Amino acid sequence: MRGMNSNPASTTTPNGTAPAAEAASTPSPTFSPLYQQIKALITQGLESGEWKPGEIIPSEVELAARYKVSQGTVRKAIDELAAGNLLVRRQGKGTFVATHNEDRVQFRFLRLLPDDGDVHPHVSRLLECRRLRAPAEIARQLDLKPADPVVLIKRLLQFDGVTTVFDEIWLPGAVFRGLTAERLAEYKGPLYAMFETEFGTRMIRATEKIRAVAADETVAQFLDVAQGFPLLSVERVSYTYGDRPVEVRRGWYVTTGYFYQNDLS
Amino acid sequence: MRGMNSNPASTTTPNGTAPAAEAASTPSPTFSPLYQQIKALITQGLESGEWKPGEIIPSEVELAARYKVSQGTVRKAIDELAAGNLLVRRQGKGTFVATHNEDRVQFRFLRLLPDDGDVHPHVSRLLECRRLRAPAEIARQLDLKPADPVVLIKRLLQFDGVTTVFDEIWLPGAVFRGLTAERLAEYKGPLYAMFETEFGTRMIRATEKIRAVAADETVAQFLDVAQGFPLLSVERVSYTYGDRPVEVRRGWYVTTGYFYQNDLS
DNA sequence: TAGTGGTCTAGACCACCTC
DNA sequence: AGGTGGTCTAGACCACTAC
Repeated sequence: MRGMNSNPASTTTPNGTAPAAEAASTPSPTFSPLYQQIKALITQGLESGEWKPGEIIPSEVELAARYKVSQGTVRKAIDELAAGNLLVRRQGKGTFVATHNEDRVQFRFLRLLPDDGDVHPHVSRLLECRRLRAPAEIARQLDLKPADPVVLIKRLLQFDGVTTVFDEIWLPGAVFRGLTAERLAEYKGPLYAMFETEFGTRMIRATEKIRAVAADETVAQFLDVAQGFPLLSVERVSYTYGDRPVEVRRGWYVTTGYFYQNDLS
Repeated sequence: MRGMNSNPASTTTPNGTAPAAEAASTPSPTFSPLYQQIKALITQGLESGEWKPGEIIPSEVELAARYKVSQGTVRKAIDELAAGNLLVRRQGKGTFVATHNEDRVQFRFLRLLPDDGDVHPHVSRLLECRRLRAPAEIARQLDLKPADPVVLIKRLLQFDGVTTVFDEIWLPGAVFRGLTAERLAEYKGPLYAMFETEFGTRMIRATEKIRAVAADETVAQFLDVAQGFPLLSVERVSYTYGDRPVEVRRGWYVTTGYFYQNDLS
């Protein structure tokens, strides 16, 4: 697995038996470091379900042997995947596939905090869950064809008994086959945990567009505020492996007593 | 520089002449990796002004020699500093101290983007710059004593000719000695670039609390919107080396045609 | 051609966890 | 005791930039 780019068979390495990735590597001027290729191979294993969320992956030495590279190289690959929150390292134990389940830091995707730093667990109340044909804008954002089937979920979040968030969640129907109000109601825990365990779709990253808007009539009712009340509008697109968009979420947040926390660095 | 923690003088290393950091290291059960200590030493150099923003720092081999460690160790230290946006690596050239000046990505701290992705440079209009005694809340956030001197700047930002942001910026008076309306008016470029070059204070990271609020009378006037209009309220605290807070900024954003962009990962 | 950061290796040892 | 990730080293070579 050495010298895959632009050099004539290196001199001292007892090389041989190239792994599967060899086919994908080009001896062209485009240069891709070995650890990047290993990173891609490991990502394949994650995406294909070879290693599922919460499970342990093979040890560094084991992977090094499998891919015929040094431990340092798979280490660098894992480092980057861990930095991207795809893997979690635990010294003395092993490396694990990240999960939205036991991850006690679920506030990675819900950044609404109370003015006093106390941690109040929130309660979800399902309003609606139905299937329909994707509106043009949603189809565009989910990379679907217009009128492709989608699932629309509407719900409220209550913090400490106070209704604080109204969410409209759009999902591609093809991926979330069999998602019904009943199954949503049954499930305990965060939505993303359910998506991951029940539908094999793991949210990796998301982008949000945040605005201040006036509450319209329907949202005002749900959130129990006056029409025209200032709300935080959060429009999120979430992505899974391969940067494929798999969720559009439009949220309206009441930010009295709560704020959206962001860190710049 | 080897075996600084919990091990009896290693066997093969031709060691000697410990660097300054040795004093700070404890042979106690608390373990601190070598590269973390190197990282601290380099950070000292940045903080003390030995290497100024935009300048190049010594090469990896040079630093390795200076600190009596291997290149790999200083490499890991620099890696983390680069990840934290304190340093910038340029292959073939060297490693440079990050700066708010030439950094074409100044949108690291101003995340307001137009609905159409076009890039419109913004114009700043200074409203006021005066010195006063810190209100209790500001003093607390800036880690000052109440009534310590502070500088208060008020300004507007115009995007494409449209007034979009009203900012109140609070700075510790002791650090920003000699900051006047005149000097602010003269200076071209971002505020943080000025703070860095004129006052030797570099903003490293910041935290923001974001809310939707109704425009009060004075803000409404400045932003040319109706009283009660929904505005994005952004309360930022910025930190410099050593996580010392050096700025409190309260911004009101008009988010019609613009949005606050955030990435979750 | 020389210098810089970037990659890759092989091996030693340490800290942490489990059995 | 044995496994895992974490640190550190020394050395080779590659890619990029300058002169």
